[in-house]
Amino acid sequence: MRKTPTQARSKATVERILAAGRQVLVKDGYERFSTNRVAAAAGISPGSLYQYFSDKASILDIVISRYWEDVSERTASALALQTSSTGTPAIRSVADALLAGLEQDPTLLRVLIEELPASRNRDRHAALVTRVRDLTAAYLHAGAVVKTRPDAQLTAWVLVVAMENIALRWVLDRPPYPREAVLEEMVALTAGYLQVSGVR
Amino acid sequence: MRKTPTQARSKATVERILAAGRQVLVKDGYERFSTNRVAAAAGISPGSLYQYFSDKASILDIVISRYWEDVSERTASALALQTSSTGTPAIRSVADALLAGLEQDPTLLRVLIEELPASRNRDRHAALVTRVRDLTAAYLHAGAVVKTRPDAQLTAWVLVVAMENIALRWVLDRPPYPREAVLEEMVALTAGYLQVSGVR
DNA sequence: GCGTGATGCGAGCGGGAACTCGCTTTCAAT
DNA sequence: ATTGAAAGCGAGTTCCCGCTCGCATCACGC
Repeated sequence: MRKTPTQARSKATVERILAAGRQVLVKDGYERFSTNRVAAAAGISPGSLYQYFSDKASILDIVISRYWEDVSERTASALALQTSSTGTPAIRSVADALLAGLEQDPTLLRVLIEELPASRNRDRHAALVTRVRDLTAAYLHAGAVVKTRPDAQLTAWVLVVAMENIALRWVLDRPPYPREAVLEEMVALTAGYLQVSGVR
Repeated sequence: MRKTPTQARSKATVERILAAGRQVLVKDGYERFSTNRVAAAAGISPGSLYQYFSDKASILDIVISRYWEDVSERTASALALQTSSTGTPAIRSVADALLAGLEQDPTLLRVLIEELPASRNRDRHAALVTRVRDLTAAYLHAGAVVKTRPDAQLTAWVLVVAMENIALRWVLDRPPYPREAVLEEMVALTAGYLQVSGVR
């Protein structure tokens, strides 16, 4: 951020730039994400853009951050509602929250995951994973589940990697399986792994 | 491919270019993967490079293809050795093959996964996934496992996504879990899901 | 050993994109 | 109304990169 906008007009401009950045990403793709194009989409001149952003990357960074924070927030809040429940219903709601979070804005998600270098998402994405993993580890540690695996950290890591990628690939690749069925498989996978009864 | 090399000298040049491309990717990263740089690394002139490759992408494509074909080959051949076994030993060997395949060349893997847009890997990667998934589905269908899940296709899809990403993240992120432990978790995850006995 | 196609060269062209700078317009406080 | 700062402008600068083209060199068949 080069200059902090003080007047209402410039604050709106910054938001227009960020909205335009998002729009260019979705509509034109990452390859065509150029500062001139973003400025044009925002209806401003390139020079104005550089009044507030130091470079192209900083615009992109903010767009990415906002997206992942949004996903993270939705997922975590869905999880927070479920701290009391146990067994397969709890697992199901976690899986549901993950799916819902990623389903929120699939077009932007597709660009971020498929077109950007993964390293661009790395930090924000890691933050999300850590957040979910810690909640999961706490849940496991609270003894809500019989202790079937030796290392709770490792177990949480395995679960989160598996769940997240199943949800991610389902949203992005649209395989011919209904949402409900995938959700059930996610529950079954987790429940089987943790030896939670009442799976089927 | 613009011209097919006939003399031994030019065949060597093509290989030098591909080797240089690989080297530039690993040492300088995808961002700096330029044709001039590849030519310099290969010890030839930019013009010579375009004698045999139509554009920059075609060089990269071949480097990527060769990598994934290598991984695919290693993984599939490890799997082929195991068609007779059943139960957890079979699962373990599949997981081991996946890990081994990805461990083969982690530095190039890192560049391909972290720095390239995922869409660049998409086709080759999908080929690998399909190959493994079909083997898995056949295995499931052969009744080597009790039929615990309703849809064998879906089950195979879930398993492959989960296993592949656990292996991938373990190789790339180097979390502080020993290989053996992760392997056991992969086995436990699968065995629990499929209700295979003798897990622990 | 000669000629012809194959191979190799490397300066340079064309273009696009990030970013700048001198200028104008707008705002708000007095 | 005045004025100084904030906001906005957009042609232009600079740089890099993909790719070409005219020419030199090499190697194999005769």
